Amino acid sequence: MLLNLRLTMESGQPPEFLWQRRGSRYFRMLETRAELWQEGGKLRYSGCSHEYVRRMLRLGDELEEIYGVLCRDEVLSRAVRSFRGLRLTLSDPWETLVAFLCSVNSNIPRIKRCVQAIMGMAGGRMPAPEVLVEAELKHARLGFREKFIRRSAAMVAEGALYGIEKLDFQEAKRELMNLPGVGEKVAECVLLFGYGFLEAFPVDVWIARAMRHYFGVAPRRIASFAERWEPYQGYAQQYLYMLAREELKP
DNA sequence: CCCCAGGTTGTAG
DNA sequence: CTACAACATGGG
Repeated sequence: MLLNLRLTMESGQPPEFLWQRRGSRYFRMLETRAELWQEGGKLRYSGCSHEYVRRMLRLGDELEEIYGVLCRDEVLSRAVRSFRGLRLTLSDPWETLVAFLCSVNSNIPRIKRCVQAIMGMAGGRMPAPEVLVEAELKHARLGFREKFIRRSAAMVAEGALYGIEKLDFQEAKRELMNLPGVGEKVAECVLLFGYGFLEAFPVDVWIARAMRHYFGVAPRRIASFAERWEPYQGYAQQYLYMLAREELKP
């Protein structure tokens, strides 16, 4: 089983915000305290089921097949060489939505602080939407994101996420973008990391930078250009994101 | 003081 | 339709 747990858990995906690292282990509260680690390449876990881990780390994805698609160009080949074993992850849609509402015009360390502050109010668990609506959030220092999160929580409490997983990608994206604070980028992140739509290709500043620098592609043409990696645009995006952060530091 | 961060929104042209 | 300042906060 090809897996680099550390890369996967610390690559700007929801688990980086939802889990905490102690030494080389990762933990969070689920029904009880869950823990994840790797010993000699072998994945170990406690406090959660095998099915849970398999789903969150997408262990069913055939990385070698995916690499075959990504490696059609030299840039992604280099990214695959550098980040072999990095997997996409799948988290709870509501948790994913909150995390990426926190991500708006922010940075990884602060996103994590915000998410952990929100979960800290509920014993380390993500508060249910109807709880978050009424919660005192000043202490989480969410800034202008607080009203987005509160208003989105109200809509989710009224069923805004119900049935999203049954829609096709474009319909689901349109639905998500009805939520306050959810634009194209956040919607695609939720679809990719919270619903598992591998055709999603979220465009943040790093991806925009990478597409221009490596491929000479302007922002408007990114989505269609990314079709070269179909049906694994989401994987291409994650590897490109990591490569850009390593090679294109401003 | 400046600019940037896994952006979105409202407004003006 | 496109362009762009404002939005809160913290780090560099």
